Amino acid sequence: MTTVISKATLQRLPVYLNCLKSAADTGEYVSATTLANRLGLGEVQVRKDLASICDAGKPKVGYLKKELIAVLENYLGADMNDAVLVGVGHLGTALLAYKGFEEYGFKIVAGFDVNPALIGTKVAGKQVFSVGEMDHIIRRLGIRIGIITLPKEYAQETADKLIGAGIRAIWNFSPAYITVPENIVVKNENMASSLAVLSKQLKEVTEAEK
Amino acid sequence: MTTVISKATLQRLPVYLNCLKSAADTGEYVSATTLANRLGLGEVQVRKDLASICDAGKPKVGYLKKELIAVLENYLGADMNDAVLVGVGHLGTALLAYKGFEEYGFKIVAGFDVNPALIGTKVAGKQVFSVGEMDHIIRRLGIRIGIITLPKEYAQETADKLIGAGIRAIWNFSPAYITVPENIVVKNENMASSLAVLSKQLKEVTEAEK
DNA sequence: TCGTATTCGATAAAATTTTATCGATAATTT
DNA sequence: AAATTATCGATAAAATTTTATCGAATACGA
Repeated sequence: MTTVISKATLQRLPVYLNCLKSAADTGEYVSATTLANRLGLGEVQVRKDLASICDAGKPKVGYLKKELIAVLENYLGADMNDAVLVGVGHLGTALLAYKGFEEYGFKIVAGFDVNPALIGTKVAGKQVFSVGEMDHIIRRLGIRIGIITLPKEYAQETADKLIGAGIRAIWNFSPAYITVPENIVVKNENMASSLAVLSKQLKEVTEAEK
Repeated sequence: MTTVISKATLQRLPVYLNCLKSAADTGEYVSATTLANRLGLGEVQVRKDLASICDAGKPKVGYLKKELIAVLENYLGADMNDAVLVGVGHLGTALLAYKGFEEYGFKIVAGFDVNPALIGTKVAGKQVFSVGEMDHIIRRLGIRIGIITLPKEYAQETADKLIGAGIRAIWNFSPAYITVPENIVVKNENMASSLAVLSKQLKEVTEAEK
């Protein structure tokens, strides 16, 4: 089954995979109903999402868990990409150490920083290089994804350097809005947006109780 | 203007605020067109979003920047909330130190950890307490939001403790899916989902070039 | 073996979100 | 002063996403 996969669905696929992998249940099969309950989603939605990447559901029992995991891994891993990270501060270190990525076919291969105390060391098993080496290392390895975990003052200039070195997609954790050429993909990670939603939901729930 | 504000709009409001605050432009007014271009959004969308919380746009020039910022701050800050964070590792530290939150009326007031080396110290100016003190501190301060930045093994038990202490909303950065009573709000922050979207976009752009 | 319960997949309906269009208005230019 | 231009706000259309419904298929228990 190879339908067009919507953005909303795409965001949920890693969630399904994670849920399947981390669930301690022993059954050979797993149903959309089960997944839906576990994740707090609609069962039809789950079924529809899964239908977009596989077609192995069996009535009454659901999906063969092993196969479903394989299909999800294959789909998500198909976009296997290596990335570099700039800014080995706390957030940068947290990301370098984050184990979840590799499960989804994603790997941060190196970090860059200006701090001499960090350069040459390994953080979470990943080598940290000087920012001055960024260009040639990215070129040599053919990396296409760059992660920015720097204070916002440095975000734009770093983005420019990354793009100059051949980076095609930037995952920006700084609150700066960076300007890039048309053909470069940027995803801004805005903590405050997430929080606004949480806060709003809390308010709604609280008010509903009155 | 007090329309119903959609979830999608709500997520963009902090983005507008951030953009307004960080932009180095000097003008007294700012137009939806300008914001849209800067953020890569549709101008009608921006206008519609803004219309849901204010009604001060002037033709030809746009919105009074100062007023727009005030309105946004007021709206977002209206849900002012204090939070505690459990798990003062790298990610936890990064969040404790993140300055962006306070701009949106949000404040992490304390951290909790089990590491004796951390307990009693301050991280980014925030006191770190023992997890054993969690219950009474949360109760005493009447905190309603808890942030979990722990390995997934501890996520569920921590969530239970937080809820027991009176927490009503949980922002979960661990990849575990936690089960909570109906009236508790949970927001799972899934890095892999963000990444999947970025990766997919990159793929699309790359393919479009062929 | 047969009936029942559960789940799937597909289709259709509803809801939400984004995008387009257009008249009105205020600043700017001629 | 009049024409032009940029922008707003509102309404309507289009697109997307979610939710509901229903027949078909399969396992399980009587």
